[in-house]
Amino acid sequence: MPTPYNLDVRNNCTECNVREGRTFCDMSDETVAMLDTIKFTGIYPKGSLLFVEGEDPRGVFILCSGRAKLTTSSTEGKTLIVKVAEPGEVLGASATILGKPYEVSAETLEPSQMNFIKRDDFLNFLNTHVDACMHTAQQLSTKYQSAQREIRSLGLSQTTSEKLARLLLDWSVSGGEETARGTRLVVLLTHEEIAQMIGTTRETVTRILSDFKKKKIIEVKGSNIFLLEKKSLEGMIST
Amino acid sequence: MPTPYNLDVRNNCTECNVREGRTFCDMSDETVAMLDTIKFTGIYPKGSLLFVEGEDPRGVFILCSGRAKLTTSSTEGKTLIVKVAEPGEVLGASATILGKPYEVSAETLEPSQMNFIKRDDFLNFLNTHVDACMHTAQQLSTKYQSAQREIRSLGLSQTTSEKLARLLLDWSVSGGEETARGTRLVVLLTHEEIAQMIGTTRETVTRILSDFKKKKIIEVKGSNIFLLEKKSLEGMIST
DNA sequence: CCTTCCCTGTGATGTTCGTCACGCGCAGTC
DNA sequence: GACTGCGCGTGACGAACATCACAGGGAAGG
Repeated sequence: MPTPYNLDVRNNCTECNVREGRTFCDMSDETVAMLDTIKFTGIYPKGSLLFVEGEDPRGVFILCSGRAKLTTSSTEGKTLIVKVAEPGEVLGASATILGKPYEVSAETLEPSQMNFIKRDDFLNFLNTHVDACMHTAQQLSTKYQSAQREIRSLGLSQTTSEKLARLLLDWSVSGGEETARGTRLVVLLTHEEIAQMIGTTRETVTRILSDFKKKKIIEVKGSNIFLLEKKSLEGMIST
Repeated sequence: MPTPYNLDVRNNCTECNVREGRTFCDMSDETVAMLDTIKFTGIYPKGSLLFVEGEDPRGVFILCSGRAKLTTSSTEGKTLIVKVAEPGEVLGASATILGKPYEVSAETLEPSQMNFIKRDDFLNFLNTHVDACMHTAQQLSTKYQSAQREIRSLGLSQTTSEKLARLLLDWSVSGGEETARGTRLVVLLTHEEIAQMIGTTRETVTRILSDFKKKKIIEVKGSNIFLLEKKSLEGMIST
């Protein structure tokens, strides 16, 4: 059956077969059954704004498939991409739990399936199902650790090259594919967006990437980046 | 009764009267009773290392009184102070929950009382007491939000003056005292440590503070800083 | 096929800030 | 009192990077 955006839609968490290994979703049958009664499944096109920084929390979004970027912006219009969320992540949990405004904005980068849970339902769910609460705590822990990594990268890097090298290596760990040419990364972000991930400008990203290419550290083919000399990249970062 | 370091020691959580308002500690009587059976109370002098970045998690520390700095360091010896923890905070929770290495180091800035809970006990505690689990989730949410603020400050600030202005305003919110002269801050950190909080050097901090003094925005008296012109500081930051 | 728009590449220029260097003042300590 | 260590203040210099400006290329769409 054809579905919008060619997504493999799962309307039912109980019957969902990709739950295993996903921190949040991998819970007991009874808890999943409860989850099914309070969640609203939706398909969102690319570029959908799920929530905006500063908004009062309506609830959480569970990313079933697709990807979403979490951003924070200054009044001057400068934007920082805090993280690119992958399937299995719960978005907006901290704000929802605390009842404080969302601390970031979330926007889909691809057509994505999300489960939305209203705030009251979510809090009640956590209070009545210890395993859901534990899994949420794990999700939050992971998010906190990833935020710490970001802080390290922003605060301890001496140069922008170092930040970019760090980013490439991060990507090679999370989504790299080993080939004969070196690790292959599929980068669907523009230089502008990469710049926003490491707190610099578009031009600087272009220049550093050119520099890496000149030094035969990387090779760019369309939206693929091949890491030819991972050692060189590792040598550029401190820890 | 005189106690070491002039600390008001509380050996017993059940009878502790400062629990109210502390996200984690403010829990039901039964849960507190359980907490009392698994926790180890200790007094730590200034400069104690509770845990070190990269170490495997032994368990969590609940900060009863005193303050502790959370830091992360690069191999080059550069250090970044991620946060100064206040009483009521739980330290090391994310690493303990995930079973991954501590992502920061924790060191007391003053003589402090801490409750330590071993990892297994803590996990079991959370799994059997929903309210403890919820409170942990809240703690993690707060930490995540504060990490986000740090990321914003590091990534979106255009200049170092902006970061320093932001830091001063943050302090004025959390621990400022209003006086006729302006908001009074008691700063027990050296310029070096302030530099480590905003990812810059000692000299730059000295220079910017001198600059602020020259512009009559602040006044320094010993370890007190008076914010004379909070408006000017607010004008320097973007959001 | 031509136009438009967005992304990438690159040069010129100026500012900010890190680095090195040194002096000063103020506690402890012997 | 002299010595020592540590935190603060400040000058000089250079490197890294933001900013501005413009040109080329590829994709989409009429």
